[in-house]
Amino acid sequence: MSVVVKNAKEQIKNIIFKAANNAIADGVLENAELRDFAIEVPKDRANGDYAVNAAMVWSRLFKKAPRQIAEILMTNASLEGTYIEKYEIAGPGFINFYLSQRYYADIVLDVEDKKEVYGRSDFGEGKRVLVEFVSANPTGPMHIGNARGGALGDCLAAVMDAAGYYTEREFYINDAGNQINKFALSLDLRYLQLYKDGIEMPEDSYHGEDIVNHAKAFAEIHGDSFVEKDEAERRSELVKFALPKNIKGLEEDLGKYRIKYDTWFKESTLHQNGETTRIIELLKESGYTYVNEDALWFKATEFGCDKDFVLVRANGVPTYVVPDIAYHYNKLVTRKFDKAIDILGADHHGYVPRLKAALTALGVDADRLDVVLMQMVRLVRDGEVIKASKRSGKAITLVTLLDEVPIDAARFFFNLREPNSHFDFDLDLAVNESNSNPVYYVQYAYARICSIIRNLEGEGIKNNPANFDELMLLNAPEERELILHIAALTDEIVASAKAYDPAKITHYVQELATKFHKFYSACRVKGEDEKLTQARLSLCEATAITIKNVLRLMKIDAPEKM
RNA sequence: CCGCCUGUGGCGCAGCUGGAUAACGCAGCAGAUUCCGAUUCUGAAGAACGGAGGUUCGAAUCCUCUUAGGCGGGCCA
Repeated sequence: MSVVVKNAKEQIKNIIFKAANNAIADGVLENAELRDFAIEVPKDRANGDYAVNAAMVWSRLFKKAPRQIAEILMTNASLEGTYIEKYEIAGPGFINFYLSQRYYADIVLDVEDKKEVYGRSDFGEGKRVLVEFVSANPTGPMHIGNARGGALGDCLAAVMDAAGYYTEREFYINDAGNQINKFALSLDLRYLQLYKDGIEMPEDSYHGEDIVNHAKAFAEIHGDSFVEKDEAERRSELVKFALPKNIKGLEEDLGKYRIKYDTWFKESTLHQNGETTRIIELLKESGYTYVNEDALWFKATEFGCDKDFVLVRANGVPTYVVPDIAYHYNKLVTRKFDKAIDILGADHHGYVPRLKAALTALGVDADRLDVVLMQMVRLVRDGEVIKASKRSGKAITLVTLLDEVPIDAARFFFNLREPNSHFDFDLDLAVNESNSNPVYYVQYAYARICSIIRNLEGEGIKNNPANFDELMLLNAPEERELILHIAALTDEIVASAKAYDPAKITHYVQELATKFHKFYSACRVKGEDEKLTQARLSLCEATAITIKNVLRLMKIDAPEKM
């Protein structure tokens, strides 16, 4: 049986707005456009369960002192049928609300009722969102930045989904263009090196070990039969041989990282089905292009960019932006996603306005493209920064990282800070599987709860479904704190989705673990009055469900034993 | 030269749709377990939020300038 828990914050919002409208109707307050206000859990719990700053926000509006407005509001307010037990007007004009015990009991019932869907909402109204992330070049192994992008994008997609968006995950494969030519060149030279002396790798080729291995594998099958063949044919064969292996490798490696995409989108399909040439035509038709020194330019300055940029080079070859524009056009127009979210490294930030400018020229609302820029990750070992460079082949790859660091830890670490902050990944610390790693703190809380439930079951005390009267006994401060935090999950997920910042739920779950540990040390479950034991058992269960639901979003294990 | 991002106690960070004594973790000092897992909890110490102005009844949060660091500004991707 489902319990209807009307969100306490919603109730408070209604109370205040109704009170204001009543006062306006009575002429006690003058008519005015009512701005939204904040309802928050005060830092100091002596200030109630929820604090409202409406009277302060509206003080200029009504031309009265905040405290006076608060008085007027509350004399016009009705608390009938709400969870509000009492209120106080305090400080500069805060209205502090105190919740009745019924609220706490209902929250626990609600969580136990909803179980694995607790925390989900329909905030996103089913809007279609495509989250594109990692999209590493298939010309070599993934690096540490891809590891951050992977954890971030995957978790963000899960958060969007939980917040009520229809969400798909996508990997864009750059299997065309210059870097593929470079890939071909590098493979070619490595292959020739096996049979000839004096072949040097140019500065701008890929120097990684993986290229050498591809060449050797190719040689094992074909021997030297390609050495004397036409260069273009040889390169084409080498790419045909190595590229699918690389793509498969990306898929497998990301799979190990627990990332599964709905779509692997190949750039080459945009060329094959003519979408790139079509985009060039559309851009020309838009009137925002011109020819200068045989190259086709886009008038980006018309859209607020500081420079125009080249679409098609003088030699007739489009620059990389063209397929990118076509790709995003495909997402938003052809496939009709309401939102395209790209997770990109901060080094791409200069390119975002250009892409948006082109989309605008094509008549697409550029606000439908949101780019989450993540700052660079630096790897630190022995207190020293390791320089990550793909070309040198010495960079630490995603695979190496996952060999060193537990996957749970990596995924948690990369979602510990907001995307837009510089992040030093300390390998020594992450490899160190101790309490210095916050993921263990959270997992421990979960394991501890499971242990309690197991323990009591062993003594014949069953974890029965919650019962309202029993839950009314949960009125210790630590119990209320814990429940209040559990109650905040849905809002927290929505906030995380709005801000495109999964780090919010990482912080949330850490705090949840802390509040549980505090409850645990203050309140015993076992050996209390039978009803209280049942109530606390239910609270444990609700906490476990909440922790597990968050960890599931992050695709991190919730171990029953550690 | 221009643009974007960041700068909060020794270190790592939260808070940033402006609001009541700036939260938390680590290092670190003092404590707690005859009892459900000590990878735990309690207490004390430690920062006026890079700097300077400004807006406001009120600013770590908004604006301007400045400074330090990161990243961009190719007919490279």
